[in-house]
Amino acid sequence: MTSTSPTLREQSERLLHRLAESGARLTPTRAAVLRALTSRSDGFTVEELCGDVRPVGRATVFRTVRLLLQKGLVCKLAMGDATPRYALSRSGHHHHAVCVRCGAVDDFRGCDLDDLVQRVAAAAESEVLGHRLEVYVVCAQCRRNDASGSAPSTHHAKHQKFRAIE
Amino acid sequence: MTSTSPTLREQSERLLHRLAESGARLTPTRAAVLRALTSRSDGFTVEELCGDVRPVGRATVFRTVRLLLQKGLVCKLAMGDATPRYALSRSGHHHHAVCVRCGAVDDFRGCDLDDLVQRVAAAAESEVLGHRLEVYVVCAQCRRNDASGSAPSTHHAKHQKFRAIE
DNA sequence: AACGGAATGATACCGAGTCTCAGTAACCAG
DNA sequence: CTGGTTACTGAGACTCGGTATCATTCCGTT
Repeated sequence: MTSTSPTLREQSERLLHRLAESGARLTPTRAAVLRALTSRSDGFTVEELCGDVRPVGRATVFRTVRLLLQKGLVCKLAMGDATPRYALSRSGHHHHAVCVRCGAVDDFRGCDLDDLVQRVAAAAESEVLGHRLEVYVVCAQCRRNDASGSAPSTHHAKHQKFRAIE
Repeated sequence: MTSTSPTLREQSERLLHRLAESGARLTPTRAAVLRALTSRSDGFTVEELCGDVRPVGRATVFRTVRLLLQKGLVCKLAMGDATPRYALSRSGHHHHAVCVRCGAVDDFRGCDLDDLVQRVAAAAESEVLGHRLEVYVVCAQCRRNDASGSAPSTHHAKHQKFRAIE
């Protein structure tokens, strides 16, 4: 972790400035959390993040994630009954395809979805406040790994896979 | 609660038999939980259920709900960050519109959704394992109540409304 | 440099859900 | 009916994600 790729540097610095703009203070601790966060391309658990930024306190990591959540810079994946994961939020309204093997998160926009949602609401004479769609998948990388013997190879997929779905 | 509507009786008895078919034992405790469950038309929290079937132990209520969940007779609503709710599962694959005011749950089938999901998966060369869609609404009844002053009227909406969404 | 409010960390706490373990009670022989 | 196997039950301890508290630190402004 001595030389960080410039793109990640930039990315975490952008986030830091987005926070600053909204009145939050620029602290080394926050910078560290943001760096850890951006260097994980996947969905991550807070506990994993804590591991990355030790010795930053657990409470602080949770607070930082909550802050980012409130600013809409990060979003939370419910993951059925498994440990909730978080992911950088690259855009406005979107949904997620999560790999249940490695935790990789793929964003997508569900334009058609809004139609469906509105129809459902109309049928029930209800007012829509929001919706959430999560798709659980095995990603291309993990499928390849599955196919070629049991080697977990260079792909992420730390210690434990998490059980799926509803 | 002295005279239960026959439909509810039947319903809870059907559930009981579905359980029995799959090897579970028919106990008075389970019957009580199932009766409580069916007499709540809405999404409910386990804690609410516990209140209804006192003095049945909390662990047992959780165990029963888990059992029903495994048999697919009940489904779990993630509810963003609020307390998770459960609802009778009337059918096969479906989704939920949950009223964030009163907890009423409306099932619907998202046929169009499967298309979308498959397209997303194909684009990412991923294998789909499942998906989950939740729509958060204010239901017709609650909208009416909102409109006509503050009277909560005959509608359910116990003590607390729960905060919403992502 | 000094001040005020925000950020931090340790730790206690909360709430949903599970595990353990001893006691009890369904079901299935016989 | 009687007994035995095995599942179910309840109390309570425990796990785990997340929050509240509170004393201390330190950012940013003056």
